Amino acid sequence: MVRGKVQLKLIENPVHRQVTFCKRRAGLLKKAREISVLCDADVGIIVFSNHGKLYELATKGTMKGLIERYKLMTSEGAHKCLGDDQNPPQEYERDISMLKKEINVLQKSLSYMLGEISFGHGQMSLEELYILERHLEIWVGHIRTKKMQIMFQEIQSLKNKEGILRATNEFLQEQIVEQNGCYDAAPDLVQRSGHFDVSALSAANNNVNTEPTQLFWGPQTNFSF
Amino acid sequence: MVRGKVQLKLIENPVHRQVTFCKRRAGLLKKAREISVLCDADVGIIVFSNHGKLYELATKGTMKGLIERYKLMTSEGAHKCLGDDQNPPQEYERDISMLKKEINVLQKSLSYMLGEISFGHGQMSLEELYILERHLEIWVGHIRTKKMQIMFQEIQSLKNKEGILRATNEFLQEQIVEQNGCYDAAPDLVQRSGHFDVSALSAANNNVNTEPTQLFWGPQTNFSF
DNA sequence: AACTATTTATAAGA
DNA sequence: TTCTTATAAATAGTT
Repeated sequence: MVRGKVQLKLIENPVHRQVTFCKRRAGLLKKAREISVLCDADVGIIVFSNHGKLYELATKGTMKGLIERYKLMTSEGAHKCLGDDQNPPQEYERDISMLKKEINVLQKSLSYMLGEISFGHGQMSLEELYILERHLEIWVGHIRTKKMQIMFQEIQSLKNKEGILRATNEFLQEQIVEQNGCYDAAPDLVQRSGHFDVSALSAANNNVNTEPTQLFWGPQTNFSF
Repeated sequence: MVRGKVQLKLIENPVHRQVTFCKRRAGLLKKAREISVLCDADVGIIVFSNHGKLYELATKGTMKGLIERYKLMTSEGAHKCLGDDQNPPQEYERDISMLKKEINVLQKSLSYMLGEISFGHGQMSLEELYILERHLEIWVGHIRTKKMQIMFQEIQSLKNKEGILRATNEFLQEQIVEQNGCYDAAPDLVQRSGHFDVSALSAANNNVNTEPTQLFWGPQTNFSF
């Protein structure tokens, strides 16, 4: 049984140490799998025992992939441009640099919008806030555009219906006239239907949608507005 | 308090998930440090949160060293002992592909937090668009508030600096007057200060940063610039 | 961020 | 090793 707090120092007895290593390693990997499932995190663990034996865990994909991703994320702005100035490298470097910047701003925006409740108070700079604000406004514009489109379509649809009903109505009126020989029986109800200024709506709609969103959110941005 | 066993599945609520991630990540890293000390093991942990943020731990040395060691161990008897340092051919393409994946992850998170409305694929209803628009407008408001706070702090800081510089100026003028018995020798030094009062400025900055700006301009206050 | 009822991990004994 | 068990440690839900 556990007697007293565990001392946070090397276990001298080799047998105890080996047993503890075994148990705690299992516990550690279990915890890693749990956080991965519970929180949709991607966890990689590498353990070398004091004898040099390797134990590993990669909760999603492979350790190799995880290491690639790690290197990508940590090589922040690290440019190893040697004298190897062929045609493609520099363009690729530039693309990668831009994508990384984009990722940085997105990450900052996210953690900011998530309330910064978690840990690091990595504040956004005034400039970054301006950028984020501008893009949120662009999104609002897109959404308004979409709303206008939907409403415009509905109005078109209603107008079509109106036309059909009007024709039907006229036809029925003629039928009635033929049958009764009397015009008074069917007043013109159609005149009372409301009219929307469709062309005006269309103009307002176009007014909103002028910003080049692609500039910032990058090539992957494809919200279907 | 813990009610019942923990369900080993994704935590749906984003806030709960974030908090749990925070706590369990801390626990995981603690366990890793413990096993490293107790059993003289070398542990490396890489964690990517669901929105792509990286957390890492290397109990001895650096993660880079650990990865090197890992690669040595896993490629043992392996076959690609070639100089894999030079990798210009399609490494770049792969990097770019991975970065774009990162951006996709971030955008997914972003759309998720903007009201959990699925606006990546398929049509959104008019109602969903209204909700999303409202969310975006709220965030624009928050961001403007934040901008106000930052600017307010900067103004405070500048005012403090001004006061300090003025005092310094007066003091220096007095010194000069004592030495020379002449007022004309000391023009307005404030214009070119900034050199001889670094510690004072630093102190002023610290003061400003701890000021509770919230007291004056609450989180709902929207000033438009 | 702090608290606590519980669950979970685990040190030592068998 | 593996199982048991007393106890420490972690943590889910709450404030």
